[in-house]
Amino acid sequence: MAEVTVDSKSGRGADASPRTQERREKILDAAEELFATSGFDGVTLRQIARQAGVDVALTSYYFGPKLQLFDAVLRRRGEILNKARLDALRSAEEEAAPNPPSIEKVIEAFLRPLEIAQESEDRGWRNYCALIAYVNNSPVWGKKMIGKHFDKLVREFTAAMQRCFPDAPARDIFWCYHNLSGALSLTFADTGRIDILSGGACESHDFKSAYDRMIPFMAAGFRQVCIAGKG
Amino acid sequence: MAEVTVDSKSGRGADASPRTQERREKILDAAEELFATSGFDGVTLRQIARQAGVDVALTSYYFGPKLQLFDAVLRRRGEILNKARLDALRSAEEEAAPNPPSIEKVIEAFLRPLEIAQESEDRGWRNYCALIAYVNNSPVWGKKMIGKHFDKLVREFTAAMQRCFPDAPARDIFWCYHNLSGALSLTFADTGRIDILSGGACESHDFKSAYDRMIPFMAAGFRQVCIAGKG
DNA sequence: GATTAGATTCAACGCTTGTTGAAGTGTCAA
DNA sequence: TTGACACTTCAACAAGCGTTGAATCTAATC
Repeated sequence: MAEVTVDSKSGRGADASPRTQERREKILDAAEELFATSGFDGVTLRQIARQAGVDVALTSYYFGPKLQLFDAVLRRRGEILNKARLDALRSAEEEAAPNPPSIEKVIEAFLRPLEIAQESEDRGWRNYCALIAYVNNSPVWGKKMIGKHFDKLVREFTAAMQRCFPDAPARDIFWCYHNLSGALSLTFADTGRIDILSGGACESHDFKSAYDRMIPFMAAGFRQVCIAGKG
Repeated sequence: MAEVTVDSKSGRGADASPRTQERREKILDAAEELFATSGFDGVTLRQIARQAGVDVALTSYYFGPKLQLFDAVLRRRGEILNKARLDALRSAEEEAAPNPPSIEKVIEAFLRPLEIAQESEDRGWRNYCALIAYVNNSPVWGKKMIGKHFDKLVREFTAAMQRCFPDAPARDIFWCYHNLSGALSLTFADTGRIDILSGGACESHDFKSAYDRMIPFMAAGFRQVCIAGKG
């Protein structure tokens, strides 16, 4: 598979008239939603163009090959989100200085910016998160794309987690982060399965309820493994 | 999308000569691996047939349309796995009777049969689990296929978890199960990302290490949320 | 008002897709 | 040996794919 090295402002029409930029965004919105639903290979450029209300050829004209459009979708909100999460982490650390913040605060910095985005009126954030969930669990896309867009941020967070438990082996920190990441990813997916399993007691798009429980849940898990040891 | 109502023994060649049955299995093996890597739409029947060493037309002859082949792949090992997990749960419950087993024992019954399968010499189980991970986080496949093949088993386990915490609201039980399910799913995916993030300290196919930590981690999370309450 | 560059449309390209019907091959029963 | 039947191959189908080059339109500059 080809490398993707372009940035989100690449391709034509990136700094053109408002009308053009609006169409670019419409294409990204449509691609975001459709990719989230059906994955990279389950969507055609013609579907995306139809939903965006533009000609097929325009998708290639703006973004180049399909893979670069996919990359542009991931990057658009990824940059915003990573910045918000990093700011939240910095705030938590400043507040607790010179001590490290509690693991709850670190996890909260990881999750709450998502809640704000997902609960907003803009449906796009939910589509984006669902796409991340899909891609994250794919061997090919997960390794290639998620790493590219998120590794830098994740390293900041795992380093902060290590500072919460300075005596814990790195192995334990990373497996604990892995648990957090997996649970979060399934929440993103918003599959509606918990609604069915729980007979309506839970709703998969009720992100606040999910995160309210996820924070103490994961914090307790971290402490169990990173302080008491895995046995 | 069309309904799939056939069972795994449907289609032609299901109870024919050993040579024919062997070819059926080869097709399922190839489909399993390729679907796990690239998803339903990212794989063509011609790729599957080539990897299985058979003619394309045979895939349709044996299994019918592509979607039914996909279903047959999910069902083949799903039935075996569900039985092993249910047996493990029953054993844990009998051992603890008349009390409910500890939450650790319930989680262990949920996880250990997977470890045995994944650590076996048969690569097929790892492919199958990676496929489940991929499908589980897809809005369309997750709802349709995972529910069909796993809901019955999951209801047994969530009921057992509820018996561990009889005073906890069902909402809390299901959100905790959700966390377990998500973390497990990411482990299945075996993306190799934890290897990179941890600089080699962890290996994503080291399922035993993952489960050894996941059990105490998740048990502590359950207790925090289901006893202490989400605050 | 002419010129020019970018935005947009249209039509087509070569190629691949899932599926199928007809033809061919093997195998066991009568 | 013949017949029947399931298995296997082959070739083809219509439909759709991503992408592109030429033509057309739009709008700002000279």
